[in-house]
Amino acid sequence: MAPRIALAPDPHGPGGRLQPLDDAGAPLGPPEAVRDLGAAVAAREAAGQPAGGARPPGPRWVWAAADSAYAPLLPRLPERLARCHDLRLVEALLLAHEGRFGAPRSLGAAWCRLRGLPVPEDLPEPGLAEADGGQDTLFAPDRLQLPPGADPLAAVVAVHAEQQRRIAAIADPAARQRFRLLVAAESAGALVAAEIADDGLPWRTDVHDRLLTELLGPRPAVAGTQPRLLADLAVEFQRALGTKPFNPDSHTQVLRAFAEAGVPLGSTRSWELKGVDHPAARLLVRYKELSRIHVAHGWAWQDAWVRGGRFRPEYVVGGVVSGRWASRGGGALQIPRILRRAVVADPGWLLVVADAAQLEPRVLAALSQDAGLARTAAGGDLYEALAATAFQGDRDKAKLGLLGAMYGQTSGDIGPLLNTLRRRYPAAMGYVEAAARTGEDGGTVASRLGRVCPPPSADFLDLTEADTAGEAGGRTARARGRFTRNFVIQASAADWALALLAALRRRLNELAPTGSADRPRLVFFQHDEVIVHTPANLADEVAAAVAEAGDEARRLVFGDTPVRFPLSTAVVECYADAK
DNA sequence: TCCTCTTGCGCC
DNA sequence: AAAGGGCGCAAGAGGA
Repeated sequence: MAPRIALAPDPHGPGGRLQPLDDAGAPLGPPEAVRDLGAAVAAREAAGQPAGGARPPGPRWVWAAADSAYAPLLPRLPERLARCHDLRLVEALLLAHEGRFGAPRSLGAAWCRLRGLPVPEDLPEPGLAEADGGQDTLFAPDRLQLPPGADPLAAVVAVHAEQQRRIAAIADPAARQRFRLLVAAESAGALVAAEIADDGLPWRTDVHDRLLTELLGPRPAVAGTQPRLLADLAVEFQRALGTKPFNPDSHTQVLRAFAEAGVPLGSTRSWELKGVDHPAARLLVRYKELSRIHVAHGWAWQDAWVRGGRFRPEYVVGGVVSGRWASRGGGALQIPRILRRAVVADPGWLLVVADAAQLEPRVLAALSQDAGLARTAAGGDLYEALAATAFQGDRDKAKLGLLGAMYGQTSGDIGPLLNTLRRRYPAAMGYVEAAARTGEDGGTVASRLGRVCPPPSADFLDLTEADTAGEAGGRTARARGRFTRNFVIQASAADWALALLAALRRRLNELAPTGSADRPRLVFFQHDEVIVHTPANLADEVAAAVAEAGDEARRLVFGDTPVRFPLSTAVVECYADAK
C-alpha cells in the first residue's frame, strides 16, 4: 500500500482523482479518476485491515485543504480517515518557519510560488457575511486560487513534494523531527475540526429556552425587541440614576448619565462598576450581564446555530498565531458557563469532559527544564506544590505570581512574588525573560514543535534605540516582549493540545466497531479542554483513552520530562455538572 | 447608508 | 498612577 495518496475532488459531482505517492511525495503510479470518491477513499483506507484486528494505519491523505476535500466527503465515509497532510495548514507553518509569515497559503499560491508565477492573495474566509450575499460565495466550487487551466491533482502532488523537501531541509535533526510532528498534529486538527462540525455538540434547545426565560423573561413575540425582565431592568436602572432617558447600551450615554447624577466614572467596565457605591451601578452590572446573554447567546443565536439538537461550531484550525484554534460565527470558544446546562448527552449516552489541569505552568516547567519547577509539576496540584515550597502555603500567591510571570504582568503587588520565583526557579524565569528580551529586540520566538511567531510590525522595526528608551517606544517594545514571552508558553501548550487531539482521536477510532453509529465522538475542543459524546457503556474506556492520550502527547512533545500533564476528567450527562 | 474603529465582555 | 497574553462578537460612535 502506498504510504500517501494525493486526493483532488472534482469541483462538481461525487467523483475525483487519486494518485499514490511515496513519503517524499514522488508518484508511485499514474493519476486515477474515480466516479465515487467516497467509496474509493473508503476502500483504500480499509485496505489490508483485518476485521476486528488492530488496524494498521491507513494511507496519509494529501489534499489542498480539509474544508474543501474532507468535509464534503465525511457523510459518505463509513469510518473516519486516520491521517492526512493538509497543504494549506502546512504551508502556513512552513512560511512562518522560513521567515515569510503571512504570505498567501492556498494551494494556488503555493503552486504559483513554485512555478514563479504571480502569487494570488488568499480569499477571505467565508463566513456568515458572505452567506448573506448568497450561496455562491460560501459554496464556491473552487477556493484553491489555482490559475485557470491548472490541474488541481498535479498541483497537490507538486506542492506536497515541495513541502516535504522544505521540511527535510530543516538542518537540526531534532528540530526537523519536532516540526514533522507539528505537521502531523496540525493536520490531525483539520480532521478533528471537520468531524466536530459534522457531528455537532449535543444542545438541548428546550433547556436553553427555559434558562433564557428564567433569566430574561419569555421570548419576545417580535424579534428585535427586548424580553420583559431585561426591559424592566433597563427602566429600573435609569430610574435609579434619575436622569433623562438614555440608551443603556451606549457607554457614552451611560457615562454622561452617571456624571449628571454626580458619579463620575472612568469607564463602564463591570469591575469598575462593582466598586461604585450607587444603586444604579449594581443594576447596570446586572443589566449588562443579562443583555450580553440575550444578544450573544439568546434565541437569535439558537436559531442561527442549533439544528437538530446539535450546535455545529465552525472552527478555524491554526486561526490564532499561537496555534490555538479560532472560531467563525457562533462563538464556539466563548460559550458562557451558565449555558453549559443546555449541553446534555443523548439518552443512553454520556459526556466525557476533560481539561488539562494547569497546562501553561506545566508547559513552562517542561520547556525550561527547571528542575525545581518540574518537581512541583510532577504531581497533582501544581500551585499547591509551588505554594508549599516557595510561598508559605499561600496558593493564591503562587498562582498569581506564576501567571504574572507568563503574561509579563508587573502591576499590583506582584513584584515580590516575581522576585521569589526568580530566586527559586531561575531556569523557568530565565526562559520567559529571554523570550521577552528577544521580542523587545525585534526578534521572533517559536513553540516547542517549531511554530514561529509573527515578526514585529514595520512600525516597531523602525523604532530607534532612542525611541525605545522613551515612553511611547518603550511601551511598544514592552508590549512586544509580553507577546513573545507569552507566545512560547501559549504556542507550546497548543502543540501539546494538538498532539492530545491526534492521540485521542486515534484511540477513539480504535474503540469503535467499524462503521458503527454507536461510536464515541469528539464534539468539543477549547484550547485545553475536550468533550467526547459516547455511548454510556464505553464511557470508562473513553475516560481511560483521554488519560493515555494526555501522556502520549507529553511524550511526543516534551520527550523525557518529569513533568506530568494530568487531565481532570468527569463523566456526566450534562456539561454543567463537569466541575 | 456603508464602513471602520472603539468599547466591553464572553472564553482560555 | 499604571504598568497581563490570545481570541470573537455585538453594538454604538462617527466619518465618508
